[in-house]
Amino acid sequence: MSPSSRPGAGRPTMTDVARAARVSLKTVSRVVNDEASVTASTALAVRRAIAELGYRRNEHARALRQHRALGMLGLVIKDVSNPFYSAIARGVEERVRDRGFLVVAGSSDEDAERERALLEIFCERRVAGLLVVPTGHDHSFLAAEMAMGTALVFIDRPGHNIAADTILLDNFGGARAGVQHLLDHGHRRVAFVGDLPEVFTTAERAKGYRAALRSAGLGYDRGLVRVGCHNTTSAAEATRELLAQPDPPTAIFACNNRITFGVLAALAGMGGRQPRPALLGFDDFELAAYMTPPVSVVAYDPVEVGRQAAELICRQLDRPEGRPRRIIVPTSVVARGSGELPPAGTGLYPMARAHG
Amino acid sequence: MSPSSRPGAGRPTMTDVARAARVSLKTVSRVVNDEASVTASTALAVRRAIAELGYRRNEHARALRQHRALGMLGLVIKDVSNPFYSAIARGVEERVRDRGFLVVAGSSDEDAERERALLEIFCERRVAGLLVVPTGHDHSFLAAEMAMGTALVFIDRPGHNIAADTILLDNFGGARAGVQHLLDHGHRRVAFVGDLPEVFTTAERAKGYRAALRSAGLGYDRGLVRVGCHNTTSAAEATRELLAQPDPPTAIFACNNRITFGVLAALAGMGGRQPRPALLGFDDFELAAYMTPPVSVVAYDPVEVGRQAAELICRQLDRPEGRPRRIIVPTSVVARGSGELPPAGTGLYPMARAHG
DNA sequence: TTGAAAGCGCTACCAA
DNA sequence: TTGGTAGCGCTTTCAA
Repeated sequence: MSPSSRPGAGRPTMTDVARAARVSLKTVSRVVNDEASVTASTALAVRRAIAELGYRRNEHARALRQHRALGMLGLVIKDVSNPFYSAIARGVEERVRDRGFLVVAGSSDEDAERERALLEIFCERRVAGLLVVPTGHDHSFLAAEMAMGTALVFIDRPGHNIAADTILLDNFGGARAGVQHLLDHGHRRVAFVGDLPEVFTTAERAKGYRAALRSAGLGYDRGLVRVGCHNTTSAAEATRELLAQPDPPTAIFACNNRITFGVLAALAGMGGRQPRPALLGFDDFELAAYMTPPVSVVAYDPVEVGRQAAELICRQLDRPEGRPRRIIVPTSVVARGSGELPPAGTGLYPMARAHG
Repeated sequence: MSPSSRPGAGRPTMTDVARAARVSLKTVSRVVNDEASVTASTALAVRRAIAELGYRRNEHARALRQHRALGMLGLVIKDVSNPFYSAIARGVEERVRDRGFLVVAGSSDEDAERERALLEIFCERRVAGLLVVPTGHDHSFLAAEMAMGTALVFIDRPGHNIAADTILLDNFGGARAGVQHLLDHGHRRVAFVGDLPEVFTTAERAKGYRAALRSAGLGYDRGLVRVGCHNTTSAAEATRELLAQPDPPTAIFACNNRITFGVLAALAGMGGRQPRPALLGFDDFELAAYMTPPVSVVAYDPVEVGRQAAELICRQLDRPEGRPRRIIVPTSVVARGSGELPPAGTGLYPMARAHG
């Protein structure tokens, strides 16, 4: 008794189906692949056998034989559970669903080693494409993969030492417009609270911040800048420090959603003991409109970022030739209230005032 | 020239490495798999060739030969970008990382057809285990897969027509405790805003709501119940309707995070035109503490839900025998302010009052 | 310590 | 319309 005919041991193969339907292996293959040249009665017998045995085609064997990567995309993001990144994952999934691609996502947690390990694993699994929010500072090891046909797209930050399609936000322009918005509302002491300064987006947004100050003829006051906040807690701490200064800022520009949440935490903790600073955050978030006051932000669509990244991957897969593209996703300032608070600070939020 | 020796065409195989290192295929295999019986010098030569050619083991061929599923888990959730579900994904990823499992996640969007399609695809890819937040009402088609060794765990809702490990929240107890909390603060007219009533969690939470009312000697007032809200917008609409009634509720129990956001939207839209109802939501969310007033919730740890689901999968993979387990994750009421507002309603939130 | 040959489940190619 | 045979890249088994 051959192994594949033992009932219950292992899954049925095409050979098993062939035996059950009393046809050849090749005929089963034809039925499974919907090839035309099979008699209706033969096909029926095969399908019956398939149903009876619970046969399911082995995609690994198939891919192996066809010399193609399995329909799988590897996505490396900072954290699968961070709404910004999971929105990207969603966009990618939507865009490649019709092509039959599955998305394997892994969290790098901003750890270059972990990132590389994930990418290596993805390559061993022969994914068709790699989508990476890069953390490490050398991606040259992916060049060989690309040469062998693996598609590669960097998202949100540029990769290093390798030419590949990249999709970025308009970090500089967005930050400059956001800070300009605060300046337009009369602020002259605008603080910048940011992530680690070596992160690409932080650096770009800091440049935008400085550019806005410069064009308003304002100097750069180091006392108003706090970077290195890698999480909500440290951002809250930085905010408290900023506001405890003798001459505190009247407005705060929060460099990303994590930072914005930290600032909100600090402000919630203060209660109404001092004039509330204006707040403008980079990255929109679902509850922004329902905060008190509603939070103004520099917004863009992260799902669209994912869709476009997937689009780039698909293009590479369809036409491997072509030089690397770079897409810049536009941002816009969404005024909701927190960014329009006046410098004086009445101590009342717009909504609270309505209640009084 | 054999296909595998054409430079640039296809990836190098073990055969290519063997040729380059002037050893046999099998020796390369030994080196790649860290088998002991290889001379140091031979191993060195092989490793050099591997590095030169950029060789990477093909995991598909490997899995095929070894008759094992590839180290991959399929996760079907409602929406990859919903924080609750992406937190589950994160928990799963964390727990199986050490075992070398990758997680492929797909969004069912609460569509039974899509769910089934995803599960079929996962099976064809021979995933080792399936984690499913079930939407459909018949999962008997997975029985054959389970019999062949695929692990299966249902998350958040029970599956149908099949016995499998399941991890659920204490929906009934959580909802009852939450509503009880509102009753304890003097409310007698507590509204229930919920998702589609046929969703398991909605039904269970509604039962908890009714149980709490019953034990307080309160009747069930249909005018205070709004179900069928499948998104934030419809929940906001339902909230507005509830509050526009002649005898409006003084407190609202929101059945899940989507609903809570809808209620918050409706309340934000009202401004301070009428007494603010107390609010208690099922599902915690990151900004809950920074809302005005801070939002009280029935909380639990969704990442832990993912971890435990993954734990169940691992157990099944290790010891296929054993009857289905069921885990109930406990919940707790987190009082932050919105659930402790008095029935009278002063029209001022606690924070706003501090400012006045 | 090393290698040759068979075969995993499937598809490509050629023959009937 | 059907079937046989070879072989994808790897591991297993057995022999040298």
